[in-house]
Amino acid sequence: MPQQRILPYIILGILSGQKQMNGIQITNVFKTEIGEFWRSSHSQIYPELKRMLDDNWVKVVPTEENDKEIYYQMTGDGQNVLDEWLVESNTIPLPSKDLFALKMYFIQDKNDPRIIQLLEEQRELVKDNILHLEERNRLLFSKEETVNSNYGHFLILDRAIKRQKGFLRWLNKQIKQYKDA
Amino acid sequence: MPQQRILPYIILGILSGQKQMNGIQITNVFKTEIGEFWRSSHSQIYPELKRMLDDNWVKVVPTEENDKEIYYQMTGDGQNVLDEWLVESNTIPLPSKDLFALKMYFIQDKNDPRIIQLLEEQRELVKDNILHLEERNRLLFSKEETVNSNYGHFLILDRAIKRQKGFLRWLNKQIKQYKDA
DNA sequence: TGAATCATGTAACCGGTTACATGATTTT
DNA sequence: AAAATCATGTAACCGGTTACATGATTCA
Repeated sequence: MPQQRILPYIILGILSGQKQMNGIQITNVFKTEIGEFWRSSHSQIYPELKRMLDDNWVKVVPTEENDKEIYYQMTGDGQNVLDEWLVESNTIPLPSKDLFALKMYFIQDKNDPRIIQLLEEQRELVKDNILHLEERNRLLFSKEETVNSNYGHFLILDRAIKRQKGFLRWLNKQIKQYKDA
Repeated sequence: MPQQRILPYIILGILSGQKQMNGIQITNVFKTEIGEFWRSSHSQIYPELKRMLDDNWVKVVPTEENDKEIYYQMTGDGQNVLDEWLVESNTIPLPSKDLFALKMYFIQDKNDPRIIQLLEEQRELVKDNILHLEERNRLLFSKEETVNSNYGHFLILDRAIKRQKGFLRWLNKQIKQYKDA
């Protein structure tokens, strides 16, 4: 069997809450908000919206003859599909394309200088990423009410920050150990 | 430009250290050792080996007319390509297909019971994964000398375990907070 | 008015998975 | 001898990216 398609569920998630959006707006959500967790581009989204329209997961909402722009809204069917998906069981995700781990794997010798090189490069990347994530957190969740009305988003951003901070601590420890030897 | 192909480098990494292996053996490395970090199947690996042969990254080593089985070995060119790749700069990896994060993102309301459901399900998955990783660690790195001669592998396995333990602590904290409220 | 951006769409291509196929060797 | 596994390979398909294309609107 082919592997589970995720994109339509994400689009439903984006549309949830009575929102009506056109293709570009949905695309932009991937560029900003949701881009931290998933990627997609307009050339994938437009055909997907057509398919969802056929399946009656979304409907086109008429606008005052603006033409050209097509606004979509989730249907009742779509809401049901989304609700079912949200409570489906998950599995541990497949490994992500992590070149740091992969390269490290191939360096056998403990004294190979490329180990410390990889560790230090990764440290810079992770530091930058932490700054980025904390900036997002400040931007989005400074106010308590935003936290409470976007709690899932808040939680996973919090998790992402803690994860990278844990990674940074680990990197620092390994680097220190290396320097001391 | 098309995105960077990684598979040939991984195959070089697997062949590094004078090893000579056939397609099945390389495929099996993906099923066991390296499967924690990358996936590939034989239908991808055989054509890739052909291409690498054309590029002179690997060569066929003659066996005593066993026929059928084709053993490959890395060439000097291949070693150079691998060495260059290992010191190339990385970037933060694209988001992995993490359904936990994704679903969580779409649950807005702090009091939605699906939040605690997601957290608790994920806790079970992470617990199982930690057991699996620790078993791997015991199996592979009980002896000090194995650690020193596969240090990169040891490091990333260690990191994977610490990462999941951090995740588990975070999940427990969120769940507790939820139950207390 | 020309340039930039908006909004939608299609085409080409690529990496990767699943399924199909086929002789050779090993096991029962 | 039949069944299972080994070893290699091809075909079909699919999700996703990049590039191409095109009218409409907005901006300089």
